[in-house]
This record gives sequence, C-alpha cells and structure tokens, in this order.
Amino acid sequence: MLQDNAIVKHMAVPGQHYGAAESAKDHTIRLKADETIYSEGEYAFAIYQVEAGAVRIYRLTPSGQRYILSFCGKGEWFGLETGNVRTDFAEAVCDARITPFRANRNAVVPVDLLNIALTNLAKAQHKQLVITEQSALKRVAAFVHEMADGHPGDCEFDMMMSRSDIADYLGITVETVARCFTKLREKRILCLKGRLQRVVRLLDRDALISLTI
Amino acid sequence: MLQDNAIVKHMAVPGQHYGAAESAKDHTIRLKADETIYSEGEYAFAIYQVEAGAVRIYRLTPSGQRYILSFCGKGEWFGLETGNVRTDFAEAVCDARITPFRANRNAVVPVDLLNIALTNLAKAQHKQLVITEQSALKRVAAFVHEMADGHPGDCEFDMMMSRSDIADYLGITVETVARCFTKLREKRILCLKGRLQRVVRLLDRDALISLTI
DNA sequence: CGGGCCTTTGATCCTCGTCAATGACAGTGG
DNA sequence: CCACTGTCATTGACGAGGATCAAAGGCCCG
Repeated sequence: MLQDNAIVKHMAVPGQHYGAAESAKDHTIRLKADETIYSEGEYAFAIYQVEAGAVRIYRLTPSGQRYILSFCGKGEWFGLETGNVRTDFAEAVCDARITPFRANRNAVVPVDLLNIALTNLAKAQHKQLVITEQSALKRVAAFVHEMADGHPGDCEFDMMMSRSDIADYLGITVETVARCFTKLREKRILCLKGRLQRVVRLLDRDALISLTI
Repeated sequence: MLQDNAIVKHMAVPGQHYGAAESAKDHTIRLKADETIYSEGEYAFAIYQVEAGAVRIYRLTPSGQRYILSFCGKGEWFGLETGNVRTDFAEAVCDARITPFRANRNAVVPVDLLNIALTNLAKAQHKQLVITEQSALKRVAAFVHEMADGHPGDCEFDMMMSRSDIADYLGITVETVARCFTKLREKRILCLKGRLQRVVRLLDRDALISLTI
C-alpha cells in the first residue's frame, strides 16, 4: 500500500517540520470561486494548505449526487490520500489562496503528514457524529458552530458556502437547510445578512451550542 | 500537537516496517465478548491490531447515546489517536484476540502509523457516504456488504454484532434494522441463521451490491 | 417453570424529502 | 432605461419513510 503511494513515498518524513532542509513548498496559488484544484482519477502529486478562503472536498456518487466530505478553512490541509490517484474532487468555495507541497526528487517535506492524517481523521469522525445522530436542526446548528469556531472571538462572519453546499455537506436538502436557518432566526440565535444571506451574526452562542448536544 | 501525543511521539517512525529492530510488539490479548479494551479519558499508550474476532470503537454523547464509529475485523488497526488521551471506547464485539504495540523507551515501532491513519481516514470517509446519502435499507445493505468483504469467497458468515450494534453503527433504530433484514430476506438476497439470526447466508451478492449504489 | 435477553412485527406520529411557486437581485441585450 | 433570464433563498403543501411506543415469540439460564 505505502509503496504505491506517490505522495507518501516521497514525502513521508515525519519529524521534519516546516523550514527543514530542501523545501518542497511551491508558490501560492490564487483561485477564483468554484475553480477546480483537482479531480477524481487524477494523479496525486501534492498536498495543499489553505492560506485564505475555503475549499470543498467532495465525491460524486454513481447516481450523480454530490457529497461534500469536508470544508477546509485557513490553515487546514487537504489532498493527502492513501493511493496515488485522487478519490475525490477539490474546489475553491470562494476566492481563495492555497499552497501546494509537491514531492520533489530527494526533497525533504517540511510537514508532518501523520499529524495531518490524524487531524483529518478526527474531523471525519466528528462529522460522523453530527450527521448520524442528529436532526436537521441539530446538523445545521453544528455546522454554524463549526463555522463560528473558524472565526474565534468574532460574532459576525461570512459562511461563504451556498445553501446547496451546506445541504450536500450535511446530507439534507436545500429546502430543509433554509427552514432550519429560519428556525434559528426565529429562536433569536442568529441573524443573516447580505444579499445571499450567508453572513451570520451570532446572537446567542450558548443556545447554539446547547442545540448541538 | 504532535509533541503532546504520547503514541506518536515515541512511535512515529514510518518507513520502518514490521520486523524492524527492537520490536514494541506485546503478547496477544484474549478478550471475552463485550470486554473493554480502553475507555474515553484514559491515557493512550498503545495501538492495537485485531488478530481474531471483532472490536467496536464508539463514543457516548452527552445524552448517553452510543455511537459506533467503526468495527475493526481481523488485520485492522485501532487506537491511534491525535492526542495522548482516549477520545472513544474500544470493546470486543465477541470473543477476540488483539495484539498491542506499546511505546517502549527507544523502541522502534514495527508499523507504519501514517498508513494506518490514512486507511482509517478512508474508512471513515466511506462510512460518511453510506450514512449520509442513503435510506435505511441501503445502509443495512452496505453494512452486510462490508461484512461480506471481510469474508471473501465465503457466502456464509457470522456478523457477530447484535442488531443494537448495527443500529448504533448505522444511525438508525433496532426496529428499522430488523425490518430491513426482513426486506432483504423477502427479496431473496440473504438468509439468516442461528439463534440470534446473526449468521448471514448470501444468496444474491449482485442484488445486494446494486442496492448499495 | 419463570425471567431475561434479543429479535421481530404492528400501529401511530412526526420529520424531512419532494414538488411547486414566489421574491430578491445581478447581468444581458434591446 | 426596461424587459428578460438566470441564480439563489425561502415558503407552502403533501406524502413517504423512519422513530417511537407497544407487544409478542424464541431461546437460554436459573
């Protein structure tokens, strides 16, 4: 397994951290909203760190349904796979900047891959809990909570994702997402602003959290 | 993050494979059904490989709901965490044998932690797809499919898990699980045997797979 | 024989998916 | 400037699927 993995084969040198010897860090890439970073089936030659904006990682089911596995915000890593072929798609949610880390010949990778893998595993497990156990309202509340965590100390922030993104992330429909946001508004837990209603002003963080439990 | 992780700190030496220098492999542990391996909050000092039987990894929500993150069968690894404290529980599903790999002082770990982490991540992502996108019948079909994959070439096998285990794994109720098994029987996709109806005889593998799509 | 555990089945309620329509806003072309 | 179109969010009506509550049957064990 490991031997077949292009990224891991060349890059797996944990213990080395950013700034190590010969860096495999490339220049930052600037992306427009919805721009594709990589697609399923492509050869995986790099992992990425988000510098600004957000990225969605998703799969398409045989029936064409999109399922968003995760959103990656500032500082988060994506693109680390088991094999050397992409199993999912990566796109910019909005205008974004990302930094690729390629496997150069003999280059030491300045990142801790194990730590990235474990962090992403923990993220995936947490999402399992959210999705499985909870009602639509709780899922949306958990999503808002997750977004709020990405903006610590800020009671107003832009989610950037469309209702459709949120729906495909939480495994519910756009209509249900909209209804849940309406309920959160009615409960005076948040306000929505902006033309697309994607800017959240958090009114009652405690009530939000208590919903997710 | 990495520095706080007892397991990773001492064991993270990928590139070294089984059989390397000074092994941290311990003796096999024999477990009775439902025996606890570790609990949430405990200090994490080892990872484990399943030799025989099956193990369930689960969390308890604040409301006391059990949510099973994964079942680990023969050959699979569990217990690799981001931090040095257990975030979940591990129990034997049935009588089982597991091998712990501890962090000895200066011991080289004979396993590839990154590979384990990535495999578990892929498992978690696949489970997200199953749980999110599909109806109860599809979830149960996917579960049976997963179990069947653990017994390649065998059209009859023991699932070992109770209906309650399956329910908590798939995020549905016991009653729904039972109804779905009834439907699968009615569709002549499988038979159930044994006192507890946990032995599956697969009659139509193709039909089962086509259900999960 | 009686009690406990597990599974199954039935009846009812409620949440969410589906279908349909509306409104707000941006961009385009006349 | 205005009509037209497209996109996105919201809301309503309806129906299906699963949760919940309740009960019964099989099997093991005391």
